[in-house]
Amino acid sequence: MKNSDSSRITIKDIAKALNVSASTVSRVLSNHPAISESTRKLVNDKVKEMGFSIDPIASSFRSKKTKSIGVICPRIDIDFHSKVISGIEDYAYNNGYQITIFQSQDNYKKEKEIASMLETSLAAGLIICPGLQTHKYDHLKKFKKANIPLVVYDRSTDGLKTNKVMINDFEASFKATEHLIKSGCKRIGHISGDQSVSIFKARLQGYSEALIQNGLPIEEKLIKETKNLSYEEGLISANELANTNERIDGLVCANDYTAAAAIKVFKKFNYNIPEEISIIGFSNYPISKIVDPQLSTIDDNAYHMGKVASKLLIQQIEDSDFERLDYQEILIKTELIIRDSTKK
Amino acid sequence: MKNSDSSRITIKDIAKALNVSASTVSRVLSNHPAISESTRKLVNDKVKEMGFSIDPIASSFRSKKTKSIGVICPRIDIDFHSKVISGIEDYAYNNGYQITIFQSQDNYKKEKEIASMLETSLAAGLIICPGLQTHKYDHLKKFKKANIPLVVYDRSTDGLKTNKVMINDFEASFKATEHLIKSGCKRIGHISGDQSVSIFKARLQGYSEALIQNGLPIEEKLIKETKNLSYEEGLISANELANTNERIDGLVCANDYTAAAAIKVFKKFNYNIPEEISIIGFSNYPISKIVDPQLSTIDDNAYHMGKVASKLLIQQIEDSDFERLDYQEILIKTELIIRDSTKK
DNA sequence: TTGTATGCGTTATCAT
DNA sequence: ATGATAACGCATACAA
Repeated sequence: MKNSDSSRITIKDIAKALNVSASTVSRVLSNHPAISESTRKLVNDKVKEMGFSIDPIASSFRSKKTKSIGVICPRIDIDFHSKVISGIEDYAYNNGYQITIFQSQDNYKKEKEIASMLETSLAAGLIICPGLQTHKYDHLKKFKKANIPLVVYDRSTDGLKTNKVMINDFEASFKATEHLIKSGCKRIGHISGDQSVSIFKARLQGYSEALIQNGLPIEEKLIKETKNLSYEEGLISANELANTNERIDGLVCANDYTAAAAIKVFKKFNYNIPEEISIIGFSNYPISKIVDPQLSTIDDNAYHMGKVASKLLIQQIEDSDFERLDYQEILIKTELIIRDSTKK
Repeated sequence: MKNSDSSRITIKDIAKALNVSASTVSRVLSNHPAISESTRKLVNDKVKEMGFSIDPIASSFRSKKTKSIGVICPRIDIDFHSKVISGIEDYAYNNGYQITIFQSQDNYKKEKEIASMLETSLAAGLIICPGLQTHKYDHLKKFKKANIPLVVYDRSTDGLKTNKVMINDFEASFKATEHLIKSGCKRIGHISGDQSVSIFKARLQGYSEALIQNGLPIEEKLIKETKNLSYEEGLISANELANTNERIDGLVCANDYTAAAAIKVFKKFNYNIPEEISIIGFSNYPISKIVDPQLSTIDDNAYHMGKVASKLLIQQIEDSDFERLDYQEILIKTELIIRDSTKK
């Protein structure tokens, strides 16, 4: 059961129909300047008439160039990553590129495997958020050697000199903490994430620095580190904080899940929010508008981060070779969102 | 500034190094049966030694087959879609396929554009969730003509005979409603989604049918249709329901956002949940565990849905041609998750 | 079991 | 401004 008409229309067919050479048709299709307006129109019309479209595989094969961007992230179904990828895709699509997505599951071995595959062919460039287990970057350095543009997003990669797009976590956390201080909080706790991860370390530092610059003491017992910043861990940490001798009147959380948990706990302890305690989250997840009171938070501009990463990568793909020797580190601005869980 | 060593190792290089023909090497690489164990080992060793890897573009070009699956969804950064895609990617990766993702933004024109691109080349198959504006399916029918496997997920596509993977929305909603009835609810409302969308219609029908089968009357005024099932619309609808003369004692919501809104509203009206009113959502979003009381809901198994869609598509890609003439409709089982917002 | 020969559709080089 | 020709790396039909 063959399909008899599987014959694809090719450049040659167009050429034959017009009595011109295949090269001429090819030149028209790739907007070569040395083509007269008349033949250009002739060819374009015939292309439409015959419903021709170029075979991108053949084109890539011959030119050794693709329009495909590889994206590696730990998981797609994490709110943050899905937003970043959305931004990457939007920008890429509007500039004629496609994105091929892989999930490393935070598995170093798998990440290397995917990277190696992408490097040996296929990709015009790579955008990657390295996994939590990733502390060596040889698999990424290979891209530089192979002259394939590379952009890292979100996670810092110490020792790897490459393009990076990140949130300014320090500044964002500083901003959040200062917001509490300015509204009158004197004793502010922090629920932090895994301190072996750079972005969570930066958030703790931003919190600390804001206290210091405003003449407030840093009390270790008010800083609760969690492993995954989960809602459940948030409940535990908040409970501990609610049970300290001196009451706290402010709480900076490293994400919205732990902040939502803190709201629940402090309400149970009969604190009025925000009158008696201000609570602020981080990320601006959907839940932040649904908890009661609505959660003040930091918007991480994940979508925009994706757009910027995509733009940076495509610039490098399309620039001349030697430009790639340089790299940029771009910090994405975050936004303080004030709702009802903090005093104005 | 050229890279001097841009010469890629090819099959010919391997062949030359071993004094065998390129076809032999090619056969080893594609696991052709008619190859002796000895040469197979010889070639494989040399391949490793020289660090050769096949050029997938050249291979695709020659064989007219790719390992690339196109995925079109309205947006990646919607919880449901990101989970489905996660499932698609996992299964595809484990079976040697890659996924290339596009966002239609629920824009019919853009959807057609992407589909047409995918159809003229590139894709071994397509997995798509058609946009809300999509009511004609010519762009998808072309895939059948071109003999490219196609799987539709989530949204029903009346009149298009193709592979579909969907939730059994009717049954899920029926199940949710019956759960309320069995726990003693007598007067149950419904907050529904856009009734021009098949899945939301099915959820309303499941609710209605459960009432009928249990001898309860259907009261139109207890059914509130929303456009987007947003939290804000949920607040409005729940307010209206709380203000009806006779109190309701159960509420089936077509998603978790409106259910979360309903919890907030009925708490404000001093209803005890679940003693005085049982509220159940749909989708098992992260918020459902965070609202107070925790929300009973329906888990839509989005990740699993993606896996099944991926599996179905890859089966069709790899099956012989004529198998493709058939199509399947697969209903994914949903799960009733009982938490604290409904009576046991 | 292995080798030889050919061509996929396009683009790049060189010539005109 | 256009044409002729070769070549990209691989898979496959056919021959041996």
